[in-house]
Amino acid sequence: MEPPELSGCSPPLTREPLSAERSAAVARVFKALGDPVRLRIVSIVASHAGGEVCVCDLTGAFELSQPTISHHLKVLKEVGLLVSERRASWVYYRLVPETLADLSALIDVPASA
Amino acid sequence: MEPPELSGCSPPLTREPLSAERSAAVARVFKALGDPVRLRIVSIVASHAGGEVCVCDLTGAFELSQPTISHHLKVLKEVGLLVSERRASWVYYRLVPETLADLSALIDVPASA
DNA sequence: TGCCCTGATAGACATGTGTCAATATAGATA
DNA sequence: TATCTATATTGACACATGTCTATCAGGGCA
Repeated sequence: MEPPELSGCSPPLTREPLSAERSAAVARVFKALGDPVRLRIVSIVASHAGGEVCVCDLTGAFELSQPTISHHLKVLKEVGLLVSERRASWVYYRLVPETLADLSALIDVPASA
Repeated sequence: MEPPELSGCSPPLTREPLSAERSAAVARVFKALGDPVRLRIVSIVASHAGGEVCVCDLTGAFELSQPTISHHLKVLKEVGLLVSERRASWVYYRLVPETLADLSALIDVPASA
């Protein structure tokens, strides 16, 4: 399935209600972040020096099977939070900062709300 | 269940990986936002003039049964995104801006990442 | 070619989740 | 008290999801 089109530059949800369509698109991304393992994967990838992480680094970071990690990576890729690239035998995942930034802006709350 | 303790003022996840515990706490909130109906409810409450919305306003905004809306409101309350107050026969829901702001800060991405 | 190694996919299974109809509860009002 | 309105709770059910084992596919290398 295609990554949802979040298309930044829209008012934060504290300004006006989301349409049903946009809610559905955005909710897909939040849903992907709504699993502890996936959220942690994102944080590992996002904070990693060099900006990318090999799958082999991730499988070692959790007490979960390799297919399970692979499944979570697929989910994160499908919603546009990560992208992957194969180099030789290894696959590297990188953050798509725009996706996270769009979400952040969407739920941002004016200082003294 | 108690609202997860997000305790703001922690580095964004682009700075350092989340611990398993914090991932679990934060993921609960993202999970609550990961449903289109709930996300839309939050946006309606958050953007509503006066800062609060009566349940009766929400049941009219969706083609869903009243118990279903009530269920979603409960989920949003349990993770600390909304609070409710009863006045006479009506129950009013308000946003907890800190919870949303904490999330926003957590996933914020430095400008030219 | 054949063998490893890394990662993805398929299928199974238990648990979680969104929805509804039915019912219960809280408060107002007659 | 009886009754009406507004929400919440319960229980059921179909479907989604996280996990595993087993297997497949891509790419190096002998």
